[in-house]
Amino acid sequence: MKKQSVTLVQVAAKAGVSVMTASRAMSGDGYVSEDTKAKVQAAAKALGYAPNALARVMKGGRTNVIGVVVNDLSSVVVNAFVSALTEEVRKYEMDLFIYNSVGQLDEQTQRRHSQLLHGLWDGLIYVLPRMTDEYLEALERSESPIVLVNFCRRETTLPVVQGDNFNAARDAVAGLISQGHKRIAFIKGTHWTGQSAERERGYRQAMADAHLQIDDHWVQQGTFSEQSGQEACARLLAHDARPTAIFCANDEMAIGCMNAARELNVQVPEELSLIGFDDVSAASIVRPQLTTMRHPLPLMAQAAVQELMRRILGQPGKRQRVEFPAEMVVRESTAPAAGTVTKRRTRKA
Amino acid sequence: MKKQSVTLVQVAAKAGVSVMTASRAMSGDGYVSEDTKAKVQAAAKALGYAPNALARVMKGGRTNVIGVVVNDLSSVVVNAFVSALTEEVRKYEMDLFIYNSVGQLDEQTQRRHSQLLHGLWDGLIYVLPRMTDEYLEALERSESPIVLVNFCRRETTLPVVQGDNFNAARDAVAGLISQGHKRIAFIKGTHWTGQSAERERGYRQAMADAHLQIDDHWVQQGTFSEQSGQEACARLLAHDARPTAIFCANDEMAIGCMNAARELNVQVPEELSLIGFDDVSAASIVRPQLTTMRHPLPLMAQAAVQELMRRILGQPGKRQRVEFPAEMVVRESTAPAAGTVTKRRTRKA
DNA sequence: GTGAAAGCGCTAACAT
DNA sequence: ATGTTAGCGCTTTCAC
Repeated sequence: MKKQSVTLVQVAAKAGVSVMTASRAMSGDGYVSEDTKAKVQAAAKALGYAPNALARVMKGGRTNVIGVVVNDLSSVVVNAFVSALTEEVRKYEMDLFIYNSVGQLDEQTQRRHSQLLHGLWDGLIYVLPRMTDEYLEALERSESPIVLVNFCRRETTLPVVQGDNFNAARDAVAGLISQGHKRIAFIKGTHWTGQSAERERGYRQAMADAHLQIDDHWVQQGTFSEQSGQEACARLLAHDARPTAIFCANDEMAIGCMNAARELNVQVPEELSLIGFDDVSAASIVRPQLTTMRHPLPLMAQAAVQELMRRILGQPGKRQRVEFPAEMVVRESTAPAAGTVTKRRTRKA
Repeated sequence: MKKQSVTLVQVAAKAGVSVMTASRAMSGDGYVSEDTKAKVQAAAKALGYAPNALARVMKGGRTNVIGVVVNDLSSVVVNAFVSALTEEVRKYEMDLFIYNSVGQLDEQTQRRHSQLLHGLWDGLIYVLPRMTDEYLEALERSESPIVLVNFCRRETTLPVVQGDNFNAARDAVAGLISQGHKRIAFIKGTHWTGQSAERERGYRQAMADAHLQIDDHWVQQGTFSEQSGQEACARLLAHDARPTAIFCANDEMAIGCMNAARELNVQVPEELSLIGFDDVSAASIVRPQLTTMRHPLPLMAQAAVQELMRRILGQPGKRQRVEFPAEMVVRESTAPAAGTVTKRRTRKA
């Protein structure tokens, strides 16, 4: 920082009072006569004075700034969540700064981010963090207010707000099963955040609940990208015994599946039902519109900020882990399995 | 800031040296014997010492952090640009923090953001800023390194990096005209950032260049949203003399046009050509895939960071305003006007 | 090579 | 109601 142009000292000098009086006049607390207060504020305005937040912080004050660390800002879900956070922090008169870590948080980044832990922020929210165990331990040791969002890789003493991926996935697949599907495939994403694993667990549970065997090749590895979904789907459709439905660990991969289906002249949803996850905006743009699972991002943002503010204000934390149920958004990419007579149809007939 | 747990003083004590020696050992400059250096660093590691960036800054150091202020992070273009910036700043070993201003920057926000100008950041990038004149003037007076991106509302002494909206729009419309279109409509976006106005200027120029009259109702007001594009298109298609092509101020509105066309059973591109602007990811997801104009975001990010770093390092600024030409991305939503015999077709026939 | 002192801008705690 | 003192954690300056 180059020397600050205009400081409290100068304001005080111009107003003809001590620095302390000026400080009191500006911050508003402590006893100052209305007279001097006005005088000081006039001087401040004339000089174009702006308080130095750093100095204030060094004395133990708050910055009224919350930091949020995300591992991939270009992800539509993350972006939507950050928007929800931005709105939410305003209710507490706080500001939000976003840091895009782009990948794994390790010791090296931690070194560079020491400032993240000390002073610049009143509190920190980690969204879908991918971090080494050392990093997490450092966070746990730190006394700064911290909230983790959608962190499910291992247990931690830090407060966690998350969407319930397991039950959402189970519901999605159970929905397909109730529409007569028996040959249901799953396309995984990368394992980094643990989200995909939870969704796979839900898939397997639903299949087990219905006493359906899972063929080895029904579980395909993807990378959360549209391209990877397209390739995985092509592999699935190449087999003799094609699945009649695919549950994808996210929407992008499901959209990739649509592309693959179109290329192979497989009709969606008549011949192939598709369910994605996340309800990104593209899900309602593609045709047929994509059926998908949606986390209640605004509620989750609210919970995360609430919990963080409690810690910032020194109030006791409430719950260690809160989990929110997802909502199923039924659109056009799912239909009863071909040749299936559902109850509704029976009634009609 | 609660008192920092472990400071240089403690490290120095543990290593049995003075604070100053410890400081030198950690930062690496100044003369320190290898011996003491190792001793100090060992002590630092053992204690889990992390330097306090704030204190360092207060003494005149750099934070190695660049701030970027955007007015709408949920915008796909802004998001893509921020990603490009994130990558770019890494080349300079800097970190990037993002602030989502969500709307107009005025005096009130300025008050709260004094910290933006002093100390926390080595430099600031404003992307597509919407700000009052007072705010801009404060920025111009400030001595902090600042770069504006895509700011075209009025002249300024600050360095500006921008995409050439005018020529891009002219090229887009000229392209339609060369395909035989004569009845070409334009859907504007909101006027806030001045982008839409530039694109409209390019549209009008191209029409004038080709001596084509613009019907009053061909220029429709939208809000950059898909919904608004759909409505505007419905209005355009309701007229007797329908346009054969629509140039939209952004992709979302063009996608809205597709929806309107589908509802009214108008074939795209056979009966209606569509061009958007920005090349957002949805542009290649919709069918038919959208023809659009693309700003060279990575190049622009590079230029912005370069210029900012020059100022941070105290080197002379290079150019005051740099403008980058856009690229036309031809996909499936444009075709020769119905009944037009283009040269290529003539040759075929 | 290493250390002591001063001070960045601000405010909490104590005087007056 | 106002002023004085001290100190947050660090680095620059100058002394040893």
